[in-house]
Amino acid sequence: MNKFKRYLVTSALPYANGPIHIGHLAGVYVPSDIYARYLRLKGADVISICGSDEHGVPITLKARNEGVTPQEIVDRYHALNKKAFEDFGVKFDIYSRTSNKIHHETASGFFLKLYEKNVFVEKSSEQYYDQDAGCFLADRYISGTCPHCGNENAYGDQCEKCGTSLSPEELTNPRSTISGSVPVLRETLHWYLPLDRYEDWLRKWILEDHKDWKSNVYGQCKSWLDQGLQPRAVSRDLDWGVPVPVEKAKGKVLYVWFDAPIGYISATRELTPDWEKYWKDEGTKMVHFIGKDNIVFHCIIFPAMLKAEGSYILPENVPANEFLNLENDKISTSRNWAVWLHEYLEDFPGKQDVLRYTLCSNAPETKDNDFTWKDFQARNNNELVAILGNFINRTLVLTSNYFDGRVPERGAVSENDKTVLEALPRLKANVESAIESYRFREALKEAMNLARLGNKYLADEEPWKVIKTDPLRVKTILNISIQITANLALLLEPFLPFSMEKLRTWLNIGLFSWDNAGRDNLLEAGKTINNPGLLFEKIGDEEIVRQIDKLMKTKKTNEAAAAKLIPQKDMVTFDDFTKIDIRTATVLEAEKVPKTTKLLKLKIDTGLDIRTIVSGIAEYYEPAAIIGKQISIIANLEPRKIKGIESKGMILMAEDKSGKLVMVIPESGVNNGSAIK
RNA sequence: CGCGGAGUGGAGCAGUUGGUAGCUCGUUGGGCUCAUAACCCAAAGGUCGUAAGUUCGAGUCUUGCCUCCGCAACCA
Repeated sequence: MNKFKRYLVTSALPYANGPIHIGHLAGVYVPSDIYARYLRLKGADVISICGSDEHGVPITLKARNEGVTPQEIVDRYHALNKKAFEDFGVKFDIYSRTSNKIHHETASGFFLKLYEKNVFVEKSSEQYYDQDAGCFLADRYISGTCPHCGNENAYGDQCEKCGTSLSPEELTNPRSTISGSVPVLRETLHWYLPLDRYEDWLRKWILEDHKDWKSNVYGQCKSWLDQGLQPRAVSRDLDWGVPVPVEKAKGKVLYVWFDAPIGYISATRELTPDWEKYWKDEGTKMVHFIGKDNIVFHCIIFPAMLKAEGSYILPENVPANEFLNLENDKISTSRNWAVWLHEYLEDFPGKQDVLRYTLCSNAPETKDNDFTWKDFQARNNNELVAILGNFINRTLVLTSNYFDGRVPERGAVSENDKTVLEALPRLKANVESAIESYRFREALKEAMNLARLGNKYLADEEPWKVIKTDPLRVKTILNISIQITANLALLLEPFLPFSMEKLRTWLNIGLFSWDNAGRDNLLEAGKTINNPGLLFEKIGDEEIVRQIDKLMKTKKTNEAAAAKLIPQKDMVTFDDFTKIDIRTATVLEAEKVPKTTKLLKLKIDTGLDIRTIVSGIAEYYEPAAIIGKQISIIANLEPRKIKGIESKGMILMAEDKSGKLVMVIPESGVNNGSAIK
């Protein structure tokens, strides 16, 4: 029935320049943990692999900013994240790191093998070098003037203003964003993985053989393949990373995207001497859990690497999730807009399962989703407490009250009893098939349906009434309720491991293997069950308010930081100044430019003439509200066509602390065309 | 016209090969009292982003348009 003998589950290696947040969890680690726990329960041969991704430029920059070594940075976050995962119950068989010796060996060995097979293309090129910082510059660390639109802050790979993609050499006045100095071109040698040579193979492997992949994953791959693949450099000029293991590559390291996925292999080697059985035997099912930003690396580049090497198996599936937002705003490490796992664990001790539940039932499986504290509270209070916890509590309390905590015998079963008992294997099958097709939200819902069924069963049978007339019948009712509870303990184990462990101690049972789920005799009559406590507790408004306040504070801090001033520009002569014609004018007409979000077309009276100016202020000003206003303009700015409209001049604006643009206007009425000096 | 994903009752989601629009939460009314004011029942609430087309019949297929998100500053 299943052709796979064992499973290799990988979870994207979190980048060790910050703590883990709920976005990481919902996208990758909660699903992968559920999957791995489910497989372990089935008794499958499974290993779950993860670790810190510790190389790459951003970590060196963070180290530079803080005045410490890169190693200190990664040590800090590796320790923090490893512990947070453990405390949260995300159970990896190994949580390794790419700065390990074994990883360096594995990654260079992998490179060498490809090198010896002549897979790489060697190419020397000129790249910008920052003499002050003493390093070559990645495209995105170079800024300069865009040759197309004149934007002075275009990046080396693209101009954000006009959208053209660029290469660093095209920029005029290039600057290093690291030191601010002017970079120079230097010759450098690099190795390229010729992805183009694997295009046909990838096309077949993904587009024909893996039509079962999630639509977001499949679509993204198709898009890449249709655009045609380009060779990609696998080496970088950097001193932090895995050294390129060939003679003429002194001072070069493997590019982080090349070395990071090899981290899965290194971690497996570190875990077990039997690692090859997981990586090289066709009987292994490999599944990569990642976020959508990682699709191309795990579906195209890494498979191409493995294929080129030749002895490795390929992933069977890559169930990438979309992104989770937080309170209607994009989660961002740099803006501190996140719920950090290590802080959650401190703020909500013992409530790991509540977060696991919320993140799973609201997981961004098909599209981006939003996490709100209010929803978190509602899921806890209305679902975990009211449905699941309550049903279990009812059952255990009734058993304790009527039968002294012993599982009563089941007598003759009624029609209704039969229907309920038959639901057990059905729900088990539903949960199972949902998990196996990576629909964890649905799987959790199906498992919860068992608790819903339980509540309905109790309400239908009313044992608290029947006890007065027919105590024997109550024995059957509670026996069945207890079997439901025992099934819940098993079905929910992959999702809520902490609570289910607690429940098992109350029921006085060990951990059954998954295949026992669906049975209606998990607990034998006569068995003693313990006095129950509460499985979940309500979360009050004040706790939620505290969390929301915390986020509001972050927002304020960010606004303050955004108000940071840019340094004074270079001196200009008085002559230069007098060249700029700044004057006052009055807005006569204003209308939105169609099909744009930001642009307003204004007709203004400059005193000299009536002219048109297009300005990017539509997000801040209603057209009607600014008619008649007196404003300041630069009158002699070179005219430019914006969206097909010729704009003659520019309106002077300043920014407030939220980043909103406000007009610079005369304090009291002045003549139109009066020069500002 | 860059490429991809998504737009379904107040919120979050299902809707498999086209055939009477479902689920969870919330809301309203009723019931119950074993249970953490929890549980059960019932009801209200959707012209499935929009316009057109194919069809006996479209949320489901085709095309145009609109909106949101990502690919492209760190980041799942």
